[in-house]
This record gives sequence, C-alpha cells and structure tokens, in this order.
Amino acid sequence: MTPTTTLGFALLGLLQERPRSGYDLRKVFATTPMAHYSSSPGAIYPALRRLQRQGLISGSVDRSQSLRPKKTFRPTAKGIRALKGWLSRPVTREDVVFHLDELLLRFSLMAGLQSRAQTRRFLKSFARELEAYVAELQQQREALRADAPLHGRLALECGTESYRAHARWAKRALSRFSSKQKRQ
Amino acid sequence: MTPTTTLGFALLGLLQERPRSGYDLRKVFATTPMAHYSSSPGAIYPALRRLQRQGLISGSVDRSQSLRPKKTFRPTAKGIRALKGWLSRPVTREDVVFHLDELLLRFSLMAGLQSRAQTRRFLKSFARELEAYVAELQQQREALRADAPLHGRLALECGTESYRAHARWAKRALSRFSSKQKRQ
DNA sequence: GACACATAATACGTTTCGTACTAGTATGAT
DNA sequence: ATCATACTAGTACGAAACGTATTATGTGTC
Repeated sequence: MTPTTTLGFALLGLLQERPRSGYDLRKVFATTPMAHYSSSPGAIYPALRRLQRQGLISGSVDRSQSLRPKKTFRPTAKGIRALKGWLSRPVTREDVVFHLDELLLRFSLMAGLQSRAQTRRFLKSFARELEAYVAELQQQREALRADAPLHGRLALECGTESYRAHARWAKRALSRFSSKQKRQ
Repeated sequence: MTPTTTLGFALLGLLQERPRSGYDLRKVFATTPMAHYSSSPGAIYPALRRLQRQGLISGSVDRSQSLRPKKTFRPTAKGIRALKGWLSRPVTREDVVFHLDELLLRFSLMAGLQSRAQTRRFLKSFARELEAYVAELQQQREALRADAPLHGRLALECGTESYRAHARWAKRALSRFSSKQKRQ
C-alpha cells in the first residue's frame, strides 16, 4: 500500500529526514519552499493518521525535552519501501504535463534515498519528456491559424517557455550529478 | 457572489465566448491546452449547477439542431460582472507563488472582456511581482549554507528559473500589446 | 432492426481539506 | 505572584469537490 496523495509522500519524505511531530511538519509547510502544500491542521493530522493506518509511519511519544508530551512520527520499513517505490517511478508524459511540481518534490526527496545513478536516470528521463512535450507544444503553436486570438497564442508560448526552462534546468542538474565528480 | 473555484471562472470564461452545453465544455477541457482542469462529468455538471444556483449563468434548451434536446448555458449579466471582477483583480504575490496557472487562465480569458490598457496593466504587475519573487528566491539561495543538500539547492534553482522564464514572457507579451500597434 | 458510437447527463460515494475550537506550556511584563 | 501572550499540539465538524459507474437518447450504418 502507498500513500493516496502527494501530501502523503511529502510527509513520508520529511519524516525520513528526521522524526517530527504534526506541528513540526506544519511548520515546514508554512515556512519553506514546500509552502504550496497545505499546512492546515485539517490537512496534516488526518494525513498522518492515514499513513499510520496503512502502516507506513509509526508514532511515539517523547517526554525528554519538556513536560509537554510530543508525538513524533517516523517511517516504518514499509513506509521507506513505499517512498523509494514512488521516487523510482518512471517519469511519464502525464507527470510532466499535469504534475510538474510533484516531479520536483520527488527530486528533492531523493537526497538520502536514491543513488547518484538513480538520480541521473530520473533527470535524464525528465529532460527527455520535457523536450518531447516542448516539441509538441511548438507544433500546436505552428498549427494555430493566423487569425487565432493573440491572448491564446501568447498563453501557449508562456507554457512552452516554462517547460523549456525546466528542460534546461534538468540538463544542468544532470551535469552536477555527473559520475566523475563526487562533490560539488 | 462569485464562483468558489477556479473551475467556475474557467467555465464562465468559456461560456462568455459562446453558449455551450456541459458536454461541449467537457470536450474543451479534454482536448485543448486547458486540459489540466478536470473534464470528468462529476466535476463539470455540479460546477454548472453551482454557477446557476448563484445566478451567474442561465440554461436554455435548444432543439434546433436535432431532436435531442441540448441544454446550453450562457453567463448572465451578473456572471459577466463577476468574471470581469475576477479578471481585473490586482496581481498579488500570493497569486504568483501559489496560483501561477490561474493567472495565465486569467490572461487567456481577458481576450474579449478587457481593454488593451487593462491587459497591459495586468502584464505589468504580473512581471513586477514575478521579478520581486525571483529576487526573493535568489536571496534564499544565497542564504543557503554551503553544506546545504545539493538536491534542495537545485530544486530551488529550478523554481527560480521557471519564474524568471515567466517574467521574460510577461515582458515580451507586454510589448505585443503596446498601444502603438493596433494589430499583430 | 441491430449494432456501435457520440451525445448528455445523473447518482453515489469517497476523499480531502479548511475553519473553528480546545487546551496545555513557557515567558516576559506588571 | 499573576496576568497576558505566544507557542505547541491537536480534535471535531462539516462541506466541497471530484471520480467512477451508470443511464438514456439520438445517429449512422450494415
């Protein structure tokens, strides 16, 4: 069983870095670039319960720091497996078109869990799918009739440019993970 | 009263171009670059009912084309007002960070409804907010400690590049709407 | 007239999340 | 000493939004 939402994977990924409480997790979502995930308690706490019900995380109460008990969660072995499985999914066209953010989240969370080779594979297929999609968008643009509305044409160009920027990024990132250099 | 979801505004915008049935609308979402809105009946029809309940669109049955009655919707005067109000909202930082797609949708739907001057105002503030956010992201990047994980640093750069691409686009688009040239 | 296919929509259930609320703890001010 | 405030931590409730499955009608064609 795997998380049902992207939020679930995000939580799993954060908990893999270090055990945290629901409150800690809310703070991460409220204050870091991961901010576009909801930090409302109505999102986080139920999601944690779902993960726990599925046996992907386990909770334990910590009293060492203060009188106030703090319930921290950490992924189970099963949770780590689920997370790794998600991280190594192939990059599909659909992902690129509809879930670009999710792909970037996946990349971020690969840090401790995937080998350099796996990261490279990810970036390569990411770049490939992006370039293919950019080509498709360009064809769509050329297929537009001359009388097509200016607004629509420009909006299409905006999308194209954005995907192009991502493709460039992926290739640059790939060079940073070249097997030659171990650091930097 | 205004639509509660972006989907509502998208529907309102499409209906403003020409009256359509729920089925027509689903086809638009299934076959055009607006594809990342759901085209499932469970999304469209309830949304249309919501709009109707709020008095933003009105439905009428058309039998001219075939025996099969076809229920088409069109925006009411109130609906047009709501749409125009949405289109002319100021571009906030929050929009840029969390609802970039929505801003592009807004731009696309301005075609028939906003003056050239209004479009220019939109693009100007869009570019301004984007550039401000890019500057912020760059500061965040510089603030990263040297030992920050490579994955995180790169993911941040990806975001920065994407917003930068949008900013460039906005400025190019602005030049296409310069008040000098009336066409092209 | 029977079959497939396009059109058009309903019904139902589930998931997910936002808001409002509760409550204990540490801390600085008065 | 106590009061207000901010921080930590979470529960409860409800409603919105959507996906899947299903229904039903019209149209062309073999």
